[in-house]
Amino acid sequence: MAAQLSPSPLIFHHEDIILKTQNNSKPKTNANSLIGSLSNCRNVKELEQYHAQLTKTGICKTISVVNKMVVTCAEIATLESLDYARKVFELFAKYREMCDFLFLWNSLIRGYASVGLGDESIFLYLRMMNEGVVPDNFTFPFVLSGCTKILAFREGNQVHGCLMKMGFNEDTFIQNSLIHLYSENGDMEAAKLVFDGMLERNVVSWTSLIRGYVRGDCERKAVDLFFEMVESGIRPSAVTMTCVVSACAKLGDLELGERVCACMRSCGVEENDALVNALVDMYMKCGVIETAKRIFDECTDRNLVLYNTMMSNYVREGLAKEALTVFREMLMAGLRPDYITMLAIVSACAELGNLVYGMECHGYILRNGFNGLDYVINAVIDMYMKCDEPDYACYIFDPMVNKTTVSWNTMVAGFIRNGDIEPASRMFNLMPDKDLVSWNTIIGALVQESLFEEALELFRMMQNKGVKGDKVTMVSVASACGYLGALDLAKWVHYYIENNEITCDMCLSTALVDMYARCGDPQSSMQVFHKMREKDVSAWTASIGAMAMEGSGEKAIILFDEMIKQGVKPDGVAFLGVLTACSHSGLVEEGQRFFRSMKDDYGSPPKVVHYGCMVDLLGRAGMLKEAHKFIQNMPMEPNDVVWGALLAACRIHKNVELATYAAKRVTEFAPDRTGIHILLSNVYASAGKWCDVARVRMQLKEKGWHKPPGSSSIEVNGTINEFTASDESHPQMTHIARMLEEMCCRLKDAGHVPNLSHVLLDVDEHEKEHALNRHSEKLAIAFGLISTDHGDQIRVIKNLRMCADCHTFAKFVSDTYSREIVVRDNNRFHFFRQGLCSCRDFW
DNA sequence: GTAGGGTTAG
Repeated sequence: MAAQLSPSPLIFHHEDIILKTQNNSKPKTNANSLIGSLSNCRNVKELEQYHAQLTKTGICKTISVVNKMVVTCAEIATLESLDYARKVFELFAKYREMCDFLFLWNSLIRGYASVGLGDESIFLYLRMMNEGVVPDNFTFPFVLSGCTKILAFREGNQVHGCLMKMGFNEDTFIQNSLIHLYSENGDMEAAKLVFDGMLERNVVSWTSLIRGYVRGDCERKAVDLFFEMVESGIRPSAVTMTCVVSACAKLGDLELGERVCACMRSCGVEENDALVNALVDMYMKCGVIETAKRIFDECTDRNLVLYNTMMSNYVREGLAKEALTVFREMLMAGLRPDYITMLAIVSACAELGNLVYGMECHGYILRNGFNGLDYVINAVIDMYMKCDEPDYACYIFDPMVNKTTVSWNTMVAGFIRNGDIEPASRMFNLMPDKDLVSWNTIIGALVQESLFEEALELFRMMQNKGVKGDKVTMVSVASACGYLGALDLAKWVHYYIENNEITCDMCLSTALVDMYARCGDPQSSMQVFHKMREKDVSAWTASIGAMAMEGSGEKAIILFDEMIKQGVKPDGVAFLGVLTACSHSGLVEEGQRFFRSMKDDYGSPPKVVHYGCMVDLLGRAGMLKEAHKFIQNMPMEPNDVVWGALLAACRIHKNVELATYAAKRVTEFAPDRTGIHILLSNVYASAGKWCDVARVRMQLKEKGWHKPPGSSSIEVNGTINEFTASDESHPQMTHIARMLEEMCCRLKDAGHVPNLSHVLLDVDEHEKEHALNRHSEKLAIAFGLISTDHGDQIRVIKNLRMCADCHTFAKFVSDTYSREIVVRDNNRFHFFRQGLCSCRDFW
């Protein structure tokens, strides 16, 4: 609404007007030029000065002056000037027959629309109709623009109806305004309908439609339309370019952006502030920071928006320090930060964990009244959370009356980041409206905490509430699926993504590659990988990991070399993948080559995890002495993982002495690692040193530790059946036991001899054999044989390493029963086919 | 006359 009219020196008395009109005196030439100068005024103050001069000439109150005053005020279009114009207008309303009154109505409606006071535009339009003033073809674009600005689409529709009745529906300007109206309302069908029905289209018609598609996230369509427009011979304006360039920014498609820019240059479009800003934004969002920076630096008169663009993008890119540098430059240039500046700078502080600077920003926000804007205050909450001050965050959040979903999400995400899952899930349950981000946050957190089944449960709950997942959701879901090794579910996830048109970006594709690999389906994994349009180092690493898990060291190496050939620089994680692959396949020399290449060719010296991997590689291959020496020559302190790798190798190669030493070292670094003691007791047990086994077990018992039970699970018809050793609880246990007995007989006939050395009980042979036959993976395989069809794979997930006997057992089963068996243990897969295993008995 | 730039949480 128009603000209260302030007292003004310009007072018109209607007596004067009547007097002057009656006199009908011709203004003098110099007075005419003064009236003309009125339209050059830039603000109310200048208007008043001219008016003072006009007063001296004695013609200040003629109709032409009044007309000029109102129109100029409307054109200046500030709240102040509009107040002024309105006041003059209302005074004149009583004498409307004496001047071109429609012109004044139009000017005011236009003025209000241009400052965003759309409700005033609509109000004046309605009043004018009410008073019987007939609108013309100028009135409608103005009032429609007013409707669009305040998103008054219902009113806009009514105006559309009215102008149709009055026969204005073939006016290009009016149709342009209608396209804009429908575009802003997201109704592209209606916008397109108007566009298609136009007899004449100008650059604004095209631009409005293009802009609509950009707003509606149909950026490609927008760019296609742009090229179509140029093709049809219409020259783009700076406004058109601003829209198209921002479409390219949203897509992050540099190649397309460059094509658009080339087209812009060949059309000779003159740049303006908004266009330069859009260009800087595009280069930033396409990751070409140098180019953006160059344009920014070359720009001589940078405005606030341009500074904000640079700062926001720097923060988004994780370059908080650079954002602060630009901020200082901006202050030096004498510009006053607005709330968007503060959003960027508060986020920068959050990123840097700079509490002091962050609090200073908070102060500035309070002093300038930006704290009423939920955008800003949410960013402040986020900043306090990221600066590890949850109490400050709560202090703002708790009394907030305008908590939005984003406020809640910020709090939940903050707690999760700080590792406080309990308050996070409490807040999640408390929040009144959960949106996609809320669900993604909590599901992601559960996956991070390895609570995979809980994560999937929440995903189901989310769907039941009618919230559709997006690519972020699916990354978490795929990851959960992979860790659970649930292949049927994994296939469903892939299907869900394709059927719901979820854009499979690099991140999600990589998650799928990893998911299939962990579910023991390397073919599907590689299929997804090969379909990827672009592959970054993470994508390559996932595929290398897939081959490592499959046990195809050679294929992993081929992939690694191919990655380098394609110019993708391997990072520490990629090297870890290829070293693991070498280790799993016993490719000692190749592993050593990669290890050396890290420092020599890529300048990234191996970290302690890589050393651990090398110890594993040497140790598995039976080179225990070399592995030990390798540890002794490490440039950094070996940790529990490194010694643990040696210990594991000692178990495989039954070196009790070195195992004892390694276990001692491990305990020094990680006194709480239960697994190590169990590993050690396994070494003693396999060497028949039962006294030592008992001693270690006793120590564990005294400290209240217990061995995690070995467990195997198998998914049948979407249900996950879990077995632990000697577990009798399964409803079909009698069948399973009978099946196991039959299997043992048939395998014995086929030549299988139970390997009792891995039974860790100091009991007689018969009992040992019974215990051995009740290992969880055997139960799962037996259950798989009776509950799946003959041609089906039997897929078992085990939480620990497979024991040697179960491994041989599975090989025999695959041959005797002609079944493929896939077992995933704690770090790799075994594919059993026709009596052989993919690991070639090396694991 | 009608069209345009920078915006928090996963």
